[in-house]
Formats: sequence, structure tokens, C-alpha cells
Amino acid sequence: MKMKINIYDVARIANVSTATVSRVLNNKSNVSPETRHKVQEAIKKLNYRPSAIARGLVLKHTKTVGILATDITSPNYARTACAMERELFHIGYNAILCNTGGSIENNKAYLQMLVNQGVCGIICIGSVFKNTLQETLMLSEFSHIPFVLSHCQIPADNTYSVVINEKHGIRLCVEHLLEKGHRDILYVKDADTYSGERKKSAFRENMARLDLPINDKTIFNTYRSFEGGIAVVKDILASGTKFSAIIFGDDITAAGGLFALKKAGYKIPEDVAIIGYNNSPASICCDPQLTTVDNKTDIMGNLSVKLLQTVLEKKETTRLLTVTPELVIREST
Amino acid sequence: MKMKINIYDVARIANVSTATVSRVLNNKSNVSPETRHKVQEAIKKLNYRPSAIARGLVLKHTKTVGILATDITSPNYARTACAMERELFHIGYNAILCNTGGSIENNKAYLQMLVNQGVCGIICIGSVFKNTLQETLMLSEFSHIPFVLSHCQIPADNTYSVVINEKHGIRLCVEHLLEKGHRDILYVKDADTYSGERKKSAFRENMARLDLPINDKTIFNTYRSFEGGIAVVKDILASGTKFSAIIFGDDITAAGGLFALKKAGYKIPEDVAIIGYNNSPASICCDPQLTTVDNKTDIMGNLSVKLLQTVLEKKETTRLLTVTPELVIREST
DNA sequence: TACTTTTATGTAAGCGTTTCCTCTCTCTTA
DNA sequence: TAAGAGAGAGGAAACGCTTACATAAAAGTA
Repeated sequence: MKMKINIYDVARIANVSTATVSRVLNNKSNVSPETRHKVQEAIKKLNYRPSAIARGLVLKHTKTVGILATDITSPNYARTACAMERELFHIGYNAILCNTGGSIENNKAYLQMLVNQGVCGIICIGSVFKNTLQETLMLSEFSHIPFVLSHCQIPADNTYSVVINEKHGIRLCVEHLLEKGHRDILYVKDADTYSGERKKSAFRENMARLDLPINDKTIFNTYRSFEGGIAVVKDILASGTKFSAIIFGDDITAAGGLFALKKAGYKIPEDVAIIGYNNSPASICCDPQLTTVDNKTDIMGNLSVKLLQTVLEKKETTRLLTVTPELVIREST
Repeated sequence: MKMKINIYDVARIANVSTATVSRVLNNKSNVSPETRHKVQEAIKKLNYRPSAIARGLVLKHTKTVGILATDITSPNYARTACAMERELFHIGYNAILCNTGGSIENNKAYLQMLVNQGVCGIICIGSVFKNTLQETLMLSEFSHIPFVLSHCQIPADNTYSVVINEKHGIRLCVEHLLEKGHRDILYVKDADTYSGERKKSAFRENMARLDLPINDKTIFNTYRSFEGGIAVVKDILASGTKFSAIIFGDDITAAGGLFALKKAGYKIPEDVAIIGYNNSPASICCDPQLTTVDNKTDIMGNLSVKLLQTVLEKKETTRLLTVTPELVIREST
């Protein structure tokens, strides 16, 4: 019993050579309409599907791209990864998912694995990758394959970036709070990533630009989680800093902060206004619902794929795409 | 300039045949220790990595498995998919991610694509697949590859299942509420899936078993979302049904319900107790925090992969694994 | 009409592995 | 000492495709 139909079977049935079958398969010219039709009939009759593996072997690459993420459990990354995969499938590619967990060794192992699999491109989600990639990408074994970096930039010939304008996101927050009459605004940084750093400095700049008070007691640090939010509010209250609004680096941290502030007797938004970041599902479940910044992560995913596509088609393209976040105003401000 | 090192290069440097290199690569016997060592040195020296594609061609399959999900944007699925991918990588496989969006055509297209890619197994997350798969899997083109179904069962030779005991999950909810003194318990079904159906009937059974009132006004329907939760609470209040507790099919729906009840002047949990389902990040952000059921989705992911692995190794194995959910008691009850 | 060009098709090599088969050499054993 | 067994290694085919090259027929050109 024959396991799988191959191109020879089709050639035999259609009474042509395998070269011809291959030509119709790949929509090459130089095939007469009648022959083309004959071949297509044979394909249909046999229900033939070309083996992506065999094709990959001769072409030295497959229509596959690797998606490297630290952890798609995080809602933003999940949204991005999902959008990417959809778009990839739509244009005939498929996606190998890699959750590196942020470890450098894993990262390298994954990259290695991806090139062995013959991926034609790699997309990285998240700014954590900057560290690893910076050095790794210089290695010759990766230099031939294009990288699209979502959320970070690296000066290497084979990298392209899609970034979010965090500066603008923070600016929207600060200006919104100012409009609402707040002047004593705090910022909570909850991640040691490049993106976290950029948001923090954007906060500084905007506060300075608008002549709002800014010093070493207006920025607090914690870790991204509900508990991290609770902890930082404790710090804030203990510090005795004067404040009427807090911007958090992420919704989940904001949710924890909100929780703690309410427990401490503050009314939100009357006593203190709160803004989260990332517009995650949780932000809507808070009471009051969180004002937050939507990072358009799905759009970033789509754009990343489209960028990669134009690179793969060897078309002229820009190396950097910037998307603009939006403020989602809800009850907490 | 040579693009990539191949097995011939290694053979040449080690002064052996490619057959021998292949044997050490695959840890076959019949290689003398000295030869093995020579080859390993050559591999290290050249930094050689065998091509997964070429290997795939001769083996007719790659160390790749497809993960079919409707939408990994949903926190549970993301958690499962993430756990699966981690475990797969750990045992040397990689994962092709597929977000079908629930459409039957997509589903078939994805399956087709996966077999063309030579995956050695497919894991499906979610009970939606039952419909499509039931018929599709009978097709001979899929019969040779093993399927692991997370969340559903299908009577086909090449399928294996990992399911969650929803019955038990619901039982925990009802008994917990009964302990708290509730008798008038409502159930909100928010998904037309097999799993949704099972939870609903489990609710019926448990209410009956415990002699609690159950009729056509104790079960309500809506769609899974914050808004769906708001809408169903409106329905419930309009129906005039007597109730002191509500179990929702999902946290996000519960969050919407909670929101609506508070707006309507109910105190939670004093006036009415609420239980969600799935232990999603959002459940912790609600005020009061939601009591919910943890589906152990990461464990399900791990088990799915392990099940697949034993199948691939042709070892004897059970066709069905059941995991037991846990009640997470928080403030809303 | 005789030529060049274009179009349609076939032949066969090659992509990088694995593995079956063969061969040689050494070690047993009668 | 000769035959047989077993271990270690190599030769070469096979996996299913693409494509450079070759060839033949058709079409265009003068």
C-alpha cells in the first residue's frame, strides 16, 4: 500500500514530466493551457499535496517563520502572536512558536533550532531580546535570515523593527491627568526592560515640559503583578510623597495598586486618579474600570508580518515602523 | 563561499563516511569509541548542525507538532499553549501554532498544511474542534498521525484525550455555596461548546443531588464577555427569579455580572455570592476578588505533550487522561 | 525558403540526510 | 587451521521536490 501521493504519480496520471507538474504547481509560465489543465485535473483526482519538506530541501528554506516571545501568557504578547500567526497563515506561511522564558541559553537554542528548521524569517516579540540578540545576530550563522523585532531596535543589517511610540503613550497620560487638574503625578515603573525604561524617561520629559513637579520621589519601582502593585502603594504611602494621580507601567500592577489604595481608604478617582498601561482584559474588570493605554498590539503583529513579507520579496522597504498608542479613558480618572 | 556546513564536510574532516557521521549523530551502535570521538571533534570544529529538513525528507516526518487552537488570546488557551510549547521544546520537538478562529474551513486548511509540513503529531486545544474533527479525522490522509485532544474526546483510533473534570469543578462550586448557606443558586452558561454543555448539565445534576431547587429559571444563557455578563444580570433581574448566588461559565462574564449587580445596588458577597470559572488574571482584579475554579490548564498542556510523546514512542498508553480542577476561594463568596 | 527566436516539454542532477547492503577484519570455536 | 560470527565502516540508493540544460516544435523574419 502506497503511503503518500507524490509528484511522480501526478506526472504519470497527467502523462507529463515531473518538471511540468512542478511548473504548474508553482505557477510558472511556459506551460500551455491544455497541459496545465491536464495536470490540475490529475492533482485534483489524486488529491495530491506537495511535500513542504522536500520543497524545503531544494529551496533551502521553508515557508515558515519563527515567532520568538518570552511568554505568550502575557495578554499583550498573546494578542500580538495571535495577530501574527493569522496574518502569516493568510499569506501562506506558518509559524513556529517559541517561548523562551527570557533565558539567554534558551534563546540561543531556539534560534539555532529555527535555522535548522529552515525558517525564512524570525519575528521577536518584546524588548527583552535586545540583550541577547545584539550579540547573537552578529554570528554568521544567523546573518542570512531576516529578523523583525517587535518592540526593539538593533543596528544590524538583517534586522527590521516595529515599535510603539511609548513616549506618545505616556504623553497622553500626563496631558489627560493635567486636564483633569492633577499636578502631583507619580509614575510606577514595573519592568526592567528597554520599553519600561523608555516609558520612565518619557514620563520625566513630559512632566518637565509641562512644568509639573518631578524629582526622585515621583518615580517608584516594583515588579509587574497584582502584588507588585500592592507593594508599591505601600512604599508610596510610607514615603509621604504628595500625589493625586499615579500612572502604572501595566494594568495588572495598576489593579493591585487600585486595590491597595481602596483598602487604605482612598476614593478612586476622587482622591486619586489611576492610569494603567496595555489595555488588558483585566483593566475592564477593575472597579472603577481602569483608564489605560492601548498599545495596538494586534496592529503591531500585522505590521511585523507585512514588513517581513516585503523583505522576503526583496522589495524596497523601510527599516522601522512606528505605531501610535491610544488612550482609553474609563472610570479611574 | 560555502553557505552551510553539511554532513559531507564533517565526514571529510573526520576522515570517515557520511554513514558513520550519521550513526554518531543518531547515537547508533556499531561505531567504535575512537571513531565516534573523531566525528564529534569534527562536528564541534565545524559547528555543524544537521538539517532538520533533509532529515525530515528521508524520515517522512519532522520533530514538529502542530498546536491547533481557536484563539490563544484567551488566557486559558494561552496558558495551555505556552505549557505545551515549553514541554515540547524540552523533549526536542517544536510547535507550529495554528489559530483557527473556530472556522471549519480554516481548520481543514490548517490540518492539511500540518501534514504537508510533516508534523509527527497534532494537539488540539478546545472542545470546539469536536465538530470538525469528528468527520475530518476519518479521512485517510490524517489517519496515520496521532491527535491529542485537550478538552474533548472523539472515538477514532488515532486520537487521545486529556480532559478536565468539569463535573467535579461544578460540584465544588455548588457544595461551597451550600456550605455558605445558599440554596437559590443560578447558573449562567456563556458558551455553546461541549465543555459549556457539560458544565451546565453538571450543575443540574448537582443541584438535584443536593435537593436544591432547579428549574428552567435557574439556568440563564449569554455570550462570554464582560458585556455578556452585564446583559445576563439584566435578564436575571427582569425574570424575577429568586437567587442568592450565581455561578458563571467564565471569569470575564462573571466580572461583567459582578459589575452589573453592584450597579443595581447588590452587595457582594453579602446579598449575592458569585463564582467565576477558569481562574483568569482578571478574576483577581475584580472587587471583590472572584472565587473561581482553576482548570489547571498548564498541567493539561504538559500532560497532552507527555501523552503524545508516549504515543510517538509506540509505548503502551491510556487513551484518556482526566485532570481535576480546584476551587479557588476568594472574596466574592 | 531558410534562418532565428520563442515556446513547450523532457532529462537528470542535486538538495542533505538515513539506511540497507556489502565488505573487511578480528575473534571464536571446533 | 579453517570456517563462522560479529563488529566496524563505507558505498550508494532513496526521500520528493526544483531547475538548469537540452531538445523539439512552432512561430516570426527577411
